[in-house]
Amino acid sequence: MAGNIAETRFQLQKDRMLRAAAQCFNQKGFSGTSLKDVADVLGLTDAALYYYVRNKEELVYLCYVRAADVGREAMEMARKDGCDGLDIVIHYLRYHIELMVGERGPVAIMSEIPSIKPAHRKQVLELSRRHSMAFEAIIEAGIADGSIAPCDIRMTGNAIMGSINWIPKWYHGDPETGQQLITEFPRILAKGLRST
Amino acid sequence: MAGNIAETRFQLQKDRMLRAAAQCFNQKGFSGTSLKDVADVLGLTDAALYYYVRNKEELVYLCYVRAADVGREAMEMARKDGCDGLDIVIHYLRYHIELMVGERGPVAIMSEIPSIKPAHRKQVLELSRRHSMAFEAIIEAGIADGSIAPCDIRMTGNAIMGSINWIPKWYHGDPETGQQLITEFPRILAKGLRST
DNA sequence: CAAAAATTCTAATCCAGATTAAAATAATGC
DNA sequence: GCATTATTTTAATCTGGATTAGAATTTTTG
Repeated sequence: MAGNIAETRFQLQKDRMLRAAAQCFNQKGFSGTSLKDVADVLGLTDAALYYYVRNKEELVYLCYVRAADVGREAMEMARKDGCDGLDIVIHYLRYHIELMVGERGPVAIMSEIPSIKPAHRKQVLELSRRHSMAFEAIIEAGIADGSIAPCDIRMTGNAIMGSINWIPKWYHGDPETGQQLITEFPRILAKGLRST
Repeated sequence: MAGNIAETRFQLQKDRMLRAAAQCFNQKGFSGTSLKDVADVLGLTDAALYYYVRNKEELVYLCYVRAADVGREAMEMARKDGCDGLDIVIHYLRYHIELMVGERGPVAIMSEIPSIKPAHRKQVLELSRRHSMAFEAIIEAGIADGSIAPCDIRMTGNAIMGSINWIPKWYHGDPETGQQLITEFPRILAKGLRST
């Protein structure tokens, strides 16, 4: 079937595009990046992007869905690997950062959620909300099993997710820094949680 | 002198404008907010804003300078009040959050630095760099005086500043949440630093 | 290789929203 | 109250970059 190969090729190119877009958005801001900027990274013409997305709004929307996917995947992996609550948090942080820094990156910062259209916004916010809740549930479990010290769960979740979400703002691909991120961030953030 | 009163009035109105702009930018994103949006908050016409700033670029630039000022002020106050390194960090966090949440807020997230013009960008980045360095110096001092456990200073600084910088993304003025922020955030973030 | 499908390009259009000019209104000082 | 200055508005322009239509090219299939 032509469809099969074509779809693979299409999907691969589309994913390349989303990563290029994420890179541009993170570095130049949303308004600061034209479709031409994204196209230039790919060696294409701006008009060519319309073969993959309906418009710029959809491009951002897909970047955000992709960012949410990465977070969710990291959390799922962590849930399998970790033993107690704190351990799951540490694994999650490590996986999430590894994905962002590695092959799956760059991941878009969700800076422009309000400027995507209502239906899309609702969907992205829902993904985001679920992720926050899942994270808070892990913290709660950690408190219950004694690995995490009692704390304000919501604020703690916000503090940690803030650190993570801000990474793409200052990390721009330097491998050495990437390595430090992977080893240090989970350690630093987990230390604030530990019960003993 | 007319100039004196006029300048006061002018400055007050200009500051109101910058806070309105920060609010819009944080909530609707930079590209998502038109000058009309900002003007609406103030009960003015979009064209009236040009009496205070040359253009939209300058508006963002001034918002960022203002955000940097708030951070710097908080740090200066903390330096006076704190005794050891950890104590200064805790005070700094508290002051900075208090200012953001209170009368001085809202403070703009620096999401669009790359889209301001080179001279302005250079200046804002310099302010931002200095602030980071000052913060890292405090951490270093804290390690030296034994109040903070040895750690990767740069990554630790990035982690904490990320949490702080992300706050305007999810905090939109609810007083109760604001109070939790002030009491919990410094506690949570400092716990990860403490030596004992 | 030829036909069909997929992908990209060229060359316009199109438009929201920034910007400007000049007039209107409000505040201030004498 | 009148003249001057400060502030805001109305009513246009102006423009960069998104979007579109259709042609050209490349890839796939049989």
